[in-house]
Amino acid sequence: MPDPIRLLLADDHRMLRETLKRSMLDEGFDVVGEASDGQEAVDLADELQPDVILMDVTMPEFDGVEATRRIVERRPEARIVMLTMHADQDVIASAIRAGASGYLVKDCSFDEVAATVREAISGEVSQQVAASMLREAKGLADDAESVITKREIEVLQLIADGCATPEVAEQLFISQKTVKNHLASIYAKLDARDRTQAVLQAVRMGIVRLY
Amino acid sequence: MPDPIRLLLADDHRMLRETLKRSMLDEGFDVVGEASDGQEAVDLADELQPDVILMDVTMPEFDGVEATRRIVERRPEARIVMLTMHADQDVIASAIRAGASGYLVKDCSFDEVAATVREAISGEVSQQVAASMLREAKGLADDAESVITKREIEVLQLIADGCATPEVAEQLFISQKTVKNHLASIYAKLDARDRTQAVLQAVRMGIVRLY
DNA sequence: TACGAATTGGGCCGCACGACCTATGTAGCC
DNA sequence: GGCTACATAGGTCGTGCGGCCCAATTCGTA
Repeated sequence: MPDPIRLLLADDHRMLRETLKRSMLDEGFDVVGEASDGQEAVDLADELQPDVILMDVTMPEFDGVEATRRIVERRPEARIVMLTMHADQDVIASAIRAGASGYLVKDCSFDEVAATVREAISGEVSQQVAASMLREAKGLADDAESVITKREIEVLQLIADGCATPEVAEQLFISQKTVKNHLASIYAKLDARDRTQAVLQAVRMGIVRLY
Repeated sequence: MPDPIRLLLADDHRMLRETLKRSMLDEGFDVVGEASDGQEAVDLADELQPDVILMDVTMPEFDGVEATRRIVERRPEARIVMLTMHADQDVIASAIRAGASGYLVKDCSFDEVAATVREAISGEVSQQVAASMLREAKGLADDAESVITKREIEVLQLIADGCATPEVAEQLFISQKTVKNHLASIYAKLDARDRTQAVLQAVRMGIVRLY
């Protein structure tokens, strides 16, 4: 029998982390660590050098996509499988661009999780990921256009936190006009027509957190 | 050794359902069924007569609180432990009024899950639930006020789905003015000042779904 | 160096939105 | 029969919001 695959789990919900850990151990994987936010995931990935990282998109500090970016930057050979609530095309594309090796929706079966982790090691990519990469290759502007900038994320997060335009402006030390400009840009990128839709889409994509 | 506790799991995410099932089986519980939406939970509760139901608040068809209400209506002796993402006071209160025996945030440990299920059987209630009941007993209007009506939920869901006021009115065959009246009522109940905050709060509370 | 992208701002316009008040019909309930 | 809650709808008023124009600065990078 070969050495067991060394896993790092990153998800902000302890219940899922613990039950997933038990199941993965059952399946013969070696769960070497658990992270509950993006920062911790990056730190532990550095320290433990796991074979595969199972990472949720939605996490505190910074999200799974950003964590993936930082981990891959230091260790391009790292294998990262992303987890999300919703099968969002933009998130899949972002995850792949960040360097993820696989992608799973939380509605999938546990067997799929185990299979995808093994595929990540062997270099194969799941159908979902392949399909998405194809779409990306075809050059669907949909995603090249939808690169939400850091500043735009800050604006979205503040609005999700309950701020109106003047308060967002105050918090970021910019004029209300600039906030509105950022919002207009966000609407175009997220295909939203108002702040409500923009924030909901951002929540679905995991680029904004709901406290 | 006494008979194992017969469990029904209700959560719309297959991954959590399956990993939780494995862990509960490990712990000596007998998982007799799984439901992925509110309707299925009610049906299976009827059919399988489980000792305890572990039920997520956020589910398709109708949410966990409504499912709890319907189950308890037919079988007042049913023991139901609610699961949610966020520790929202209103949701806890609603769940208890609906007849839940316990309450767990998804950030809790697996041991807490097992313990709460056992407590649900023995009739004890968790500290969280007790604290909430105390608050309710103290008569914090906060919650008597915040009974969102069916119509209000319909309005909220349509807005979450991307409808603007005229579209909500059209969908529900009412005037725009009535929609705005419902919204005003919702703002007061959810302590929100605009539709964005109202929808986000509704998502947190699990009374509205994010597709 | 020159180009594009990000970030910052301005002005203008029209409408949607939220606050506040009133009112009617229809239920359910004591 | 009254009481309360819900759903329905109207009006008015101010302003927040989004659409659409434009422009300056600072970057990284091609």
